[in-house]
Amino acid sequence: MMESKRPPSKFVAAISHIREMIKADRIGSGDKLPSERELSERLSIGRSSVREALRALELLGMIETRRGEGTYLRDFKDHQLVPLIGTFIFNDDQKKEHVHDIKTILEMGCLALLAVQPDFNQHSINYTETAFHELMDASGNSLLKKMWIIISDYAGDSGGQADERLTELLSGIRHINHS
Amino acid sequence: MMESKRPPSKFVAAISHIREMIKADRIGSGDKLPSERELSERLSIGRSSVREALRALELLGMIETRRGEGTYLRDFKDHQLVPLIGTFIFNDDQKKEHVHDIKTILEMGCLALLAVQPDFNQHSINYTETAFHELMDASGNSLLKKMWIIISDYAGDSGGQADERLTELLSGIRHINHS
DNA sequence: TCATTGAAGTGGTCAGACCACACGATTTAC
DNA sequence: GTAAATCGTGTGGTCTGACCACTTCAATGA
Repeated sequence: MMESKRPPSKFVAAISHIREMIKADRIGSGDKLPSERELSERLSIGRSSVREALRALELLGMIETRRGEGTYLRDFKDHQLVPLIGTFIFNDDQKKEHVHDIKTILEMGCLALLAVQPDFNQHSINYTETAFHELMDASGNSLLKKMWIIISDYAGDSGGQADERLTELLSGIRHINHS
Repeated sequence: MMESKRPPSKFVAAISHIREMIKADRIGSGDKLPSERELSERLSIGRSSVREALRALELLGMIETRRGEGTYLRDFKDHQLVPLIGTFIFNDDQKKEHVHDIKTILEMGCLALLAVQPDFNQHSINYTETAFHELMDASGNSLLKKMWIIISDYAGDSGGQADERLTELLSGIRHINHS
């Protein structure tokens, strides 16, 4: 028979338990969670397992730990994951040009989004680094902006200057005929 | 006063160290990482701290641990980000739209990168989901592909069909005159 | 009244001890 | 000779107890 179920590790179970506890006990943003030692008791698992779970939740930005004080529930917003995922993706051998190209692509995408808006007015646009901050807002895609900001960070751009790579890609994309 | 650096916790440092080690030692997908005990020695930190780091990386899907065997580096495409995010995030319609637009933007960027390549041949291109897997490779930007994979997973692909949003944005971008 | 002290609680870290499991070499049985 | 059972070693999984550094707050003292 298809034997399968391997009991999930304690620390994975602990993550679930802790989250259930948060919900059940009506713990809100900024509130304090039980101490690690107390969690250890209540969940009947070792403190080390509790810690592995808490560290993971901390990395995700769900909780905040303050030495000497305790563990607190954060106001968790999904966009906090964007930088995290960023470090995950950017980790390896990424070449600088790749990062820069991605940034340019996002800017190009931003322009495309603007261009398909009903009230689009090309003349009100310029293409400096600072201008794109507003353009990203105008695009209406908050995720796009977050990604762009993160990418810009990694690209370590000097700012200010308009990017010639953007010009290049924009002219390149014109050769694409998608019918 | 410039109050500042509190040394990051050992486990956060361990995450960085481990990732550096992976890069330095040329550990590839499927390869085995040093054992927890060895990592503990090499990094001069306790095994529990090593474990907290490894658990976090495991949660993200970067590594895979097999009891009795060891810890292995996962292939990037097996990342756990989507299910992970899914358990933490509420997805409204607007967010889905944003994600989908990002995906389309990345595809458009891919096309732009291809278009500026010397040997570009538009006729060899089609625009299905599967085709973009190869197009992403052809673009030469591995980072772009990674992002696209994640976003595609998250967007929950419709599959083989070409996307009309891509057509829309492509036609939109033509209205941009960047001189 | 106000500063000092110190106890208690908390997260941060470590070391050691088991356990369960997987693998491979050795030994054993056929 | 070959196949099966055995056992040693290494691994991750977990628990415990012990410190440390830090924060808070009540008790203490000037």
